[in-house]
Amino acid sequence: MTPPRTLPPVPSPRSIPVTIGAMDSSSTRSGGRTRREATRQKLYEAAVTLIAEQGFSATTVDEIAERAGVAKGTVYYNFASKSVLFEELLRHGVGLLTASLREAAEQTARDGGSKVDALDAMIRAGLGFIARYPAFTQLYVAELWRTNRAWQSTLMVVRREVVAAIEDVLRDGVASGEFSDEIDVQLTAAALVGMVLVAALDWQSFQPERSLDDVHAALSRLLQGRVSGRG
Amino acid sequence: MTPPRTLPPVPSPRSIPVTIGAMDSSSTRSGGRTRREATRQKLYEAAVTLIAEQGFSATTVDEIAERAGVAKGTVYYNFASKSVLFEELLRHGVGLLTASLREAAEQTARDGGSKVDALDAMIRAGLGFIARYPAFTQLYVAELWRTNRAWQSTLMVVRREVVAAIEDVLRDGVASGEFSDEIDVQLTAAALVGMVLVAALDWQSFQPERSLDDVHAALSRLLQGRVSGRG
DNA sequence: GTTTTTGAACTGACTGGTCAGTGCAAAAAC
DNA sequence: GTTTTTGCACTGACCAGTCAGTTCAAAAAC
Repeated sequence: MTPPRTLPPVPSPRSIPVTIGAMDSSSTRSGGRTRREATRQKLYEAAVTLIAEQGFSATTVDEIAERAGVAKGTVYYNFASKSVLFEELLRHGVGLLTASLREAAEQTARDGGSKVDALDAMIRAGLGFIARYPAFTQLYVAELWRTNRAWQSTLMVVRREVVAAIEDVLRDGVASGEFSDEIDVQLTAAALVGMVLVAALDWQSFQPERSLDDVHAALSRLLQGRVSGRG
Repeated sequence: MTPPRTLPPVPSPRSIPVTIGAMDSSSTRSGGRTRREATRQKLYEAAVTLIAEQGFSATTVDEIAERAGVAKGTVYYNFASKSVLFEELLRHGVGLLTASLREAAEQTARDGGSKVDALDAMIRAGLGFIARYPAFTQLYVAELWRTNRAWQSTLMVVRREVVAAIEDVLRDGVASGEFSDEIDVQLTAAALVGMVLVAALDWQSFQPERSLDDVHAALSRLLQGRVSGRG
């Protein structure tokens, strides 16, 4: 098991602003980042690994504060509640993932690659993301199909973002005739997500010594139907 | 969302016996099933849906008892603890899944089908299982990659059972020359599990009106690389 | 340039509530 | 008459969220 890396700070705070205490506190800054931002970052880092390991309910706010090296009160000074901390963490992480996927697809398009190439590039980007932030990925998978939870709507939004990035490429491919028009875009996109997700988590958990290239090659082969047939 | 169906009783209690109060209570039976077994069954059914919805920690023993229509004391008369109830539930469910997968593979072999046919049959069996027991599947996915939990070892055992069933078919296929000997058996098996898992959960959650055949066809197409190319 | 004030950020003890697990006598089931 | 279930009161640990008070760097006052 690799030491779980955590999510990096984000340049522009967050896409969907959430009112927490004073907005736009461009107050005390040093080195371009406010003290608050640094603290929130530490809390994200602590929370993501703890929740990935134990789940949301089993993780206490005291634990998060302790791992972040901060007093409990600070958690509540920075986030309205435990759930809000978690929701912002989700948005933060998924934002990074979708950006990475779309960037991969666009780069391929710029290079004049086919849609299969784009899909392949997105698989690689997905694997890269999971390798960098395994804890976040774990947490995301674990919460994705839960129902009756406070952050249900956040999850839906965030899920659509990821799946839509893949669906767009599939649809373009069908439109251009590169893909069969008999494929089921939504279901295929979900299946691809699952393929990468589970393979990557298996990789990280059980054979972390293998290289990204290696794992990517195995999935490419599966995607392109080069499984049957002579070696 | 379909009303979540629950796991059926199992003929032979459990593969790995766990000491809970009196062992081997073949005592009072009627119609081949003891009263205790019926109660345990009700508790499994209540627990599986609640834990799938809310997670293990967020689900209280009082809730489980209430939904099962049973007194709290009865839970502890039948299971040593909340975790033990959960672990037995896991073993119970995964036992059914692996049996179903292996049965599908064997049936194909008996009919003289190829290894691709066997894989295809297993995908169908997997989809069928998930459609029947969506709550169990949710719960399984949510817990599978967690670390530092009491039932960690149970999960590992149970994971291997499922993946091994698929790996066996892949290995046989490579040995007989039907599959390329360049495929990565372990990683491909994980990817297949992920493909079916995520596609099926997407199906159940967002387009439950579709038929199993329909979903199966979409995944078959993906598996056999019939995605690119003309319709 | 020294003193005073301000306020954002942080602290940690405390509170009110929740929940796993216990104990047990009486009832029901078999 | 033995096994299983019930109902319910109880305990002790744990935990989300609160709040009165502290810190300190920068701004204001002089």
